[in-house]
Amino acid sequence: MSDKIIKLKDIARILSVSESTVSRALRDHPRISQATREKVKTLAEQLDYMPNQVARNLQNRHMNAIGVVVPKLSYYLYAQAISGMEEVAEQLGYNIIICQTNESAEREQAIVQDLLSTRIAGFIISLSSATVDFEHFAKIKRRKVPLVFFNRECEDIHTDRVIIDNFGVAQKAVEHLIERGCKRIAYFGGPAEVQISNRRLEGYRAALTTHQFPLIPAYMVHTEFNSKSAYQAADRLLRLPQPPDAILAFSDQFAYTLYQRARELGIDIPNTLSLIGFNNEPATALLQPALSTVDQPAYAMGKTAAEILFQQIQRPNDYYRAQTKVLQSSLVLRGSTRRS
Amino acid sequence: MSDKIIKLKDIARILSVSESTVSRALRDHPRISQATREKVKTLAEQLDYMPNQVARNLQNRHMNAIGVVVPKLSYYLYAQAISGMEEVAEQLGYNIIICQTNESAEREQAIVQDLLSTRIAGFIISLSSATVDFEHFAKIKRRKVPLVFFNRECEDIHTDRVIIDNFGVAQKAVEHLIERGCKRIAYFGGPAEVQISNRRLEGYRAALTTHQFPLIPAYMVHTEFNSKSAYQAADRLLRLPQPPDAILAFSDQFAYTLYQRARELGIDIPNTLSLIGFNNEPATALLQPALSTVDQPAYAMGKTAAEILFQQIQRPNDYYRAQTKVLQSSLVLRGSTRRS
DNA sequence: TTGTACGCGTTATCAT
DNA sequence: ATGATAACGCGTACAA
Repeated sequence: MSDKIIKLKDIARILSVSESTVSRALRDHPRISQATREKVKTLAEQLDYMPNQVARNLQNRHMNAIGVVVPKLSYYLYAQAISGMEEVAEQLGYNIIICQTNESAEREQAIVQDLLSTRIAGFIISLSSATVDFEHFAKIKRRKVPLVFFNRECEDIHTDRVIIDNFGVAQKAVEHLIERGCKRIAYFGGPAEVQISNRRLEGYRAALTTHQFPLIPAYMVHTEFNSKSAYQAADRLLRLPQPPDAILAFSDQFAYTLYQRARELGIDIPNTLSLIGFNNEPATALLQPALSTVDQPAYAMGKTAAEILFQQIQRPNDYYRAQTKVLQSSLVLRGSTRRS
Repeated sequence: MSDKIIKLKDIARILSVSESTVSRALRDHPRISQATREKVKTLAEQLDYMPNQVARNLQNRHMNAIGVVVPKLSYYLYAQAISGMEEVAEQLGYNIIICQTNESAEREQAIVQDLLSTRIAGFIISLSSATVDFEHFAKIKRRKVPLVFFNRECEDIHTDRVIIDNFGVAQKAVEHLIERGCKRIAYFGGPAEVQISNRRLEGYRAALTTHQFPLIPAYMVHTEFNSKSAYQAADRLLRLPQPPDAILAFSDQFAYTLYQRARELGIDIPNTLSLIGFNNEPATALLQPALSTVDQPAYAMGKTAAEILFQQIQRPNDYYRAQTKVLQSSLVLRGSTRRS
């Protein structure tokens, strides 16, 4: 085994054929004789030839990779969703370049800029919570680079998106709490700029309004995505003069914080406080009582987003109408919501 | 804003200078006049020029990206470690291509092959549990592509690695259990091929031997990385005629399964069964009783691996001795280990 | 079926 | 300080 990198030229020289012939033989081009094809392939195998994808990509005009931009990999939903994308990308021979924004708008812009420069084949993006300016997304569209939003999207940009029915499932969750006899229901949400959090808030409000419950500002909490901020907000909410008897949390992580503070304050779950989270993380089933939560189709969301993206990639000049796919999520009821 | 992609040539034509001049100006080459440099940069800015990284990479001979190959993104440790790598890669202007093997050896080989073809600048790899043949790693080294193993490594390959002291910390954990008076201590490990699991097993054995405890085969469990297999193994272990009174689990996830089965069997934690996990996942603190666990420096491991990799990348012809960095992990004691 | 010549966008080398 | 030319490795018209 030599350590020199073999290229098309080497194979061509050895077999005394042209580079084009070798190129065609390796890629099963129709106009090539069976004989030379095998001859070339055999030698390529022997020499452990590997096509230089960079060179190929240069004249393809784009990389055989897609860029995935998410807030944080350690959020359970994104790790799952990325697995779904990989399933699709792998079959088509594409790599996935994953970038975390860490909820920073500046970082998001820099990443988009960089991936555009890398001539990525397409983007799958879930917005950072801090993103308020959308010029970098507009630039992607201007360059006609395929773009699909998922989970956290951006209404101002005309492109495909894959989301869940945040409004509907939050509404359903709150209605469930109402049926179980809860009277003072709170929503423990994310930062005020995060659209999916606000959609859930709207679902919450709709449910309350429908059942003629009052909308109490102190029961509509916004908090940052870090445990310190969440802990303080939980403390404030649970020590209200009139504390809630049920809480719909934006995420399981927030629900964990609420569990913790409730325990410290001696509040009994579910008898004096019912709790519902979001994401159905593995540990939710192990808490005592087990946490009721919303199961999100994270894997399917990633897979669908990738499928739609590759539709865009494979027919670039097709005039298409941007589609919005809404996937179903479902309520998983466990011990943290009271029985009746 | 036009939608045409601007290239060096366009800028050169407009300013009536050569492409080389533009290229130099944009990259702050020393031999360029201040005046033209600014002229070029200003126009580039106006036209929203973005250098084509693919073309650059073609003559760099490699991509400005590193390949990260891990078993599963949803394992907490890997999501954390990747954040550490990103911190380093970002500063150097490198992207990260992340690939999951899903614990499949075939997948791992295919990924390595593909990333080599993509002319990746270097690899950071954590082995799949099924990997027994190392030819694909040897090929990386033969091609002189930088390679760093982390967490799960491969002794047969001479290269850098970043690991934790699995032997030592497992030994320490078992000794702690012995001090607390546990008499029948078991190890609940991963698949028999996984090196880090076996290292922990050795640490376990060393601790028992030192304290003249018997080594009982039924107390040394191997199980696959899926909840079904883990559940069955947990059931078998806990329903032994002489069940253990303490278990060191390979991971928090395994510990969760042991919690669950113990509860179902009415086994009290920690009074009749002490439990220690590995990873210090966020939910461990919330279980009742809270799970004692080994905190691993996952972020630091990723960061260190990336730093070492870039050392290799930046001086490719340096003759260097492969180094092994061992990071410290620590025991976090909580309610799941009995008090005395 | 095969070969020739050129292009992909940029950088390096060697002139000037 | 700037320009001309040849790489980088491969694919693709077009020609033969």
